[in-house]
Amino acid sequence: MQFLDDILAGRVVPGMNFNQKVWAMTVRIPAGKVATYGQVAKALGSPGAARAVGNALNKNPYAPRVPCHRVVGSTGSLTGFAGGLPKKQQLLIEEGVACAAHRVVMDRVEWVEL
DNA sequence: CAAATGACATTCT
DNA sequence: TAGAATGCCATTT
Repeated sequence: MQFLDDILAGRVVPGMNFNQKVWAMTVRIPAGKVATYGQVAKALGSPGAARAVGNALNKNPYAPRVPCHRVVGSTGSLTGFAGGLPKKQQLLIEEGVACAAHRVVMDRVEWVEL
């Protein structure tokens, strides 16, 4: 609860729990772009923890302030979403992400600079 | 402290 | 190309 500002600011600070770091990184995903669970995990220094990232986003208590809908599977598949996959796809389209039937066009991940 | 769980990723059929 | 089988990590029981 004390890292709230950092999280919403997209600031990953040592001392935060894994999930909090995940949320912080998620905030740094520019609108119109998407990142894979694996990319987020790697950015946090834990390559292979993609699955754990999914768990964190699933429990994301700061939605929609934390754009968890910008995180997709490695193939660009719209894997899971608390509010329902259709909702997730809709949000992405709103932001201008090219979607094609439960699949988004993968693009190089560009973390927002602080 | 061991076992189970899940919004993943990779590889093999 | 689609579906099943394994491996992985952090969190929750």
